[in-house]
Amino acid sequence: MSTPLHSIRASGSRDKIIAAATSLFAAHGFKGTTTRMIADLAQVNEALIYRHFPSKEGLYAAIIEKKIEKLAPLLERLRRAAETSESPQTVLREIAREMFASVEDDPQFLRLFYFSGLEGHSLSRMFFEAYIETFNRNLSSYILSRTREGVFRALDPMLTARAFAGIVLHYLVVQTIFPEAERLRDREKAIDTFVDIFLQGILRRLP
Amino acid sequence: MSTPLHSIRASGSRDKIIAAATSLFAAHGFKGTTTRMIADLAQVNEALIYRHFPSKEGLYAAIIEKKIEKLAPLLERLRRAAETSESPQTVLREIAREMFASVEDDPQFLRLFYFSGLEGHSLSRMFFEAYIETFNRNLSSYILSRTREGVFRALDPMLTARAFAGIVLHYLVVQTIFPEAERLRDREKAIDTFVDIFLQGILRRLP
DNA sequence: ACTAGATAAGTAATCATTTACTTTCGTGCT
DNA sequence: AGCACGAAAGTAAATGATTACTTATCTAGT
Repeated sequence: MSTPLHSIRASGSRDKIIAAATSLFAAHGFKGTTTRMIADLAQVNEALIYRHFPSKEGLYAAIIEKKIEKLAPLLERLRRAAETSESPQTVLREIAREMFASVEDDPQFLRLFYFSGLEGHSLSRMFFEAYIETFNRNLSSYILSRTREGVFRALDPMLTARAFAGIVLHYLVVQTIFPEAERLRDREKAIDTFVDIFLQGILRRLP
Repeated sequence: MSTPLHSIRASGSRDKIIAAATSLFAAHGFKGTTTRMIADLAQVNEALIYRHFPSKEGLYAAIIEKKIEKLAPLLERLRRAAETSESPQTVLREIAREMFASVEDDPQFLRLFYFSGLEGHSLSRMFFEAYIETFNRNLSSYILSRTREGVFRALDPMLTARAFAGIVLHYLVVQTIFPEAERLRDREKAIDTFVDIFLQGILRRLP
């Protein structure tokens, strides 16, 4: 259990390659990144990439799969937030905060995600399913149960979930992809406003 | 006045190159498109690209500038929609419909837009300013005037505009970039639901 | 001494771009 | 009207640089 899976000897070079390649693929995409760039940044010989990975594609796939695996804790936190007995405002704020935080402590993620979709990589389907679809499914199931309790108005739960995801994600995506976009001064204010608009939009009015 | 601006002789090849390059850049990005691919699709000699454009970069820039110019009518329609005396519901529905329609009759646009941002092209700044920023500015000015009239609640107009843009755009972006995303069956229903949620979210409640 | 880690020095293919050349065609002169 | 001329349209073939990837060799730990 204490020995690594892939090699007996501790090399470290594999991790250096993955780290370098991840930031380069995130910055310039698959086509925009060369194996030479990866080797230079990782400070290893270019041929060493092919000792650890079958090809540039294989390295890219390993990185995306790793990112998909790393999504699990975030989605688990989002799921738990939706299961508490807290008020919808608290739940939605917590979900929005988690989304902001996850983008902030891994800015590469969204760029890798959108690059993989645009460049049409075969793993982008899994990437999409594990991120957007799972998020929407969880949120729409939360919305549906609150709707059945009469807390929310009767609206299409999937469209409603997409609306909330859109408000928060589009904001984060624009900030990640277009550095010229006006940075927000007050993160909490943005979260409060977004949750406020959405919640007032779906809350059932008392007669 | 009857003579074309760029060349006396009718060539047609320039337009064929632009058309081919536009769909290729939209499909595979700048780095993912080769001059050979462009020449093959346009059915012209590869060297002819360099008779009409200074470089691959120059061709790409010409295409983005053209797309930016073509944005004007859309933004003008959006501006006019916001100036009518119609109800906010009608105005917001019209804006959402225009956004859906513009993406539907030019699916290349959003892909070019996001690719330019991700690949960090120098013109993406202008692209972003002409599209997202202008849209948000117009919408937030509409929201501000309705807020002053007491129709909308007192919320940050720019954040509110971004929320609406996010709901509609994120939906369109996901559908454009991830073909595996579930296509919507009823466009009008989606628009109505989005506008409904947003409008109820920002409308001032009567006491 | 064996084996995995690492590398220098390649490989053929492909990249954007250029060169040197031919063809096409509008325009001004006779 | 005819014709020479120059410029633009178009092309085949080559340019050097860069691409992903390989091979042959060396090094270090057990």
